[in-house]
Amino acid sequence: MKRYDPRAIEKKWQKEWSDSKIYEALDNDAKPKYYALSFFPYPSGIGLHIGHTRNFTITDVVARYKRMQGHNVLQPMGWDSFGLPGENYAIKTGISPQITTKQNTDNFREQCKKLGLSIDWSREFGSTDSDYYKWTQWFFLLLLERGLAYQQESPQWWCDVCKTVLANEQVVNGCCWRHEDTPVSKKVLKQWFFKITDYADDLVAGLDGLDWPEGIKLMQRNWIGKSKGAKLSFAVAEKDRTIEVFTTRPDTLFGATYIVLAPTHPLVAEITSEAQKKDVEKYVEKAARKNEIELQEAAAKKKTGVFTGAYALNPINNERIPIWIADYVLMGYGTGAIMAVPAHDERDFEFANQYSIPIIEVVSSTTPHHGGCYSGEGIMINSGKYDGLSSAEAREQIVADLVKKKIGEEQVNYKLRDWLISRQRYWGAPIPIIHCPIDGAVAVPKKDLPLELPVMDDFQPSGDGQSPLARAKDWVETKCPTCGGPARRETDTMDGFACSSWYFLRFADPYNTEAPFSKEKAAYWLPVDLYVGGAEHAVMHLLYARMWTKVMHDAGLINFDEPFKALRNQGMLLAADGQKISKSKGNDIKPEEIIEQGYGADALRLIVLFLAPFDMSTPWSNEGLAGVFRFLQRVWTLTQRYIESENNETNSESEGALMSATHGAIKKVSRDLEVMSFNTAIAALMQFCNELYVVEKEQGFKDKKTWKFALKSMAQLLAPFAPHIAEELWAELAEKGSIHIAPWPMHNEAYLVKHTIKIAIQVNGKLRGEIEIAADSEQSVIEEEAKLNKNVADYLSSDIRKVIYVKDKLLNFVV
RNA sequence: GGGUGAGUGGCGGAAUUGGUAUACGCGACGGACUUAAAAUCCGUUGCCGCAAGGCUUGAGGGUUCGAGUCCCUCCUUGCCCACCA
Repeated sequence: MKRYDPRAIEKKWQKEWSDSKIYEALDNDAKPKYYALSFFPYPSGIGLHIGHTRNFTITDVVARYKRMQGHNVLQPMGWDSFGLPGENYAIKTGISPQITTKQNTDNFREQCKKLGLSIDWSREFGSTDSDYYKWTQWFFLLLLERGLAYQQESPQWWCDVCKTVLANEQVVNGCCWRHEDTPVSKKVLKQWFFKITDYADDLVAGLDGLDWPEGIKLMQRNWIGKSKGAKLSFAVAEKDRTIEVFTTRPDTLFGATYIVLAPTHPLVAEITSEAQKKDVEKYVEKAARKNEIELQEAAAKKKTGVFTGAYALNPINNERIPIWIADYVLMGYGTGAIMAVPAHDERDFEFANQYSIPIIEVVSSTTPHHGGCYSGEGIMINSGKYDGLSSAEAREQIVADLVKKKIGEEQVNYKLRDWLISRQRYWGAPIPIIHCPIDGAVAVPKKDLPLELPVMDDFQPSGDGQSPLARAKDWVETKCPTCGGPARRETDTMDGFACSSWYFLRFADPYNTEAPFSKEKAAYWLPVDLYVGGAEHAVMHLLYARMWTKVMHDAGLINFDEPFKALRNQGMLLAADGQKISKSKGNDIKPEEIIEQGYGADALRLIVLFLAPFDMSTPWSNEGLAGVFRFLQRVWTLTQRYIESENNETNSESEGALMSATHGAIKKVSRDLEVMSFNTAIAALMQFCNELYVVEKEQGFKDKKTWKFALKSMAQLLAPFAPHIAEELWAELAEKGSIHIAPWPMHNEAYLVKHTIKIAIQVNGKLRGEIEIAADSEQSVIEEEAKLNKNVADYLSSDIRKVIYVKDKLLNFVV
């Protein structure tokens, strides 16, 4: 008998699938399309990790199931290959990112192939291919044309030792990642931004129709942070200046007892009195030196601030109120200034107590609250003519009155900031802009795209805040497309999130040289039907990709405005000890090693799905791996024994058991696949296998025809999960063609009808017995039968008040 | 501090959505095969009890004929965000 040897069969079928191109998707197929996609992986030097395995396997199982159900399935793969790790590696080793990227993607591709994924490899590309980033640059120009790209000065983290800007993740505990005792500072640089804030409303509204986890939708809503309120003007006393504040609670205006400006607010210097000047300057300087971490910590500690010596006039009653500065107000949110209402805002309350500022209550509540500050709704008091109104009514009237006097307006505010895409880095798509002393920032003509990244041999930072590209003299020095005069290229490159904001569209038409994609092919394949990946990209990537999609829609390039119909996040796979997997702890699980050890890809795929529901975090288990391998081996052995058994076509008693086990499994596995309940689907297959062993033990392989149907079905149901063994068994059972394009089996309810059923007997809801009785028996018959049960009868001493019967399930006597 | 999941055997986890709690796998124990071991196969395995039987889904309360599932209070824990005016 042949032994189950995954090493031999997996290699064989992977080659066969590749040769026969069965996973290559046709762009013009009458079958309904299904586009299944995993998150764009970054091809790191370490290779595929277990998280990728879980991610890709989930997508693949659905893709395979849909394909067998008769869909035209597209499951592509590509590489998000620009980025910091490649550049950092180049800085350390001098090996160019072009070389390491090639090695890493080759490695990733080989490792993916070893997992037996049903990917259409003919569509593969990397974001670092100039055929691809040509169109990323093209989209930059599209955004520029549509007024959605602009330049602005913006502070960046800076390391004085490296003489370079740092990304957020290179700032560790407020210091440089390479110089752990060098505090980072901020350096102001001119940067490119995409105006994602123009789409803030659309991005909120679009979430409603999406089949995404509610948690992710909520995170996006919070990130965009839409809040309705009012912008109010406070005149500065004795100065011809006004301070604009944003508030969501204009109803509490009578309770505003001071104003707070962010330390970096532009009016600070101007309004500060001579007497306070020294203190204010000291505070501003100290605040500027605080890095983000300290600011976060400050939230937990005492609030600090300083009085400017200036006063503002409350627009509603002309009260003079002091103007303070404090770092609990951020320049980046709203107008960088607030009206402080200590009676009804916790932070203001804390601050007012700290500095003995008056507190005026203006909203009374009937519900008791502790701590002295109430931020809920209530009835207005101490508010002049608004007294007695509800806070909601007062909110509207006060704003309406101030609008009339032109010192206020209704305003929607967003937490969302525009998207900074400039990176002072080498390893990214160059921004297609030429700076001309006469014409300013001029777009590179579209016919000149791609603007290729020049090959360099030194990737050290320049030391002046510019990208290493600034040293590529021949590349930088160019002519202005408008006036023809000497000009310099933009040396910043684009954020990697730009590359991953449209790649899902390129898979629809990866070889197009005339356009990023054809409208027809995009219309056929998109939107993505199922998008699977980790929750760590919940906000940024998904928000950026949605914004680009909306821009493309507005530009008439596509006929939909949401890219991902359904989104699913896989849970984290933890180490066997329940800890997070990390290289430094040495508790990582290497997928390739598991395959090579002899367990094979099929067992690996099964265990990552079987451990827990796909969206749950769960620890890895080597014993579990051995368990699923044992299961595959049992299926294999049983099929081999069937093949080698004597030919016996006669009907036997085994038929009924085989048929009900088979149809039951088809029903259960199909239903579980519909809702992505992979762990229970695999459990059902194991149970099916166990049932077949029982039949074999009792009857042998009598009735080979029915046995063949059972084993064939087993292979088919197994196919999405363990594609190699399924294909091999299919061939061994002399079935023609690939199992992966054979139609998915259908169950027949007739085989699942039971002649006798077991009914639970309860007394007062407690289980007291069980009876077996002919199906469809009358309730009265069941009742009589139940009363004969001795244990039940013991509990039925008193009068039966009520009987509840759940058909075919249970009978409950209430006494 | 805010948001959001999750607490079920020795372990990972099931439970048709209010109807027989603990499917499936692991581990453990017993048996068969073997000179022996591994592998394989066959049993047993929530807890207490010799048994009949009783008890059991983080804790406590409630609704219901009936609650792992619904409601209230609390405890533990994972993840995400964090002075958002």
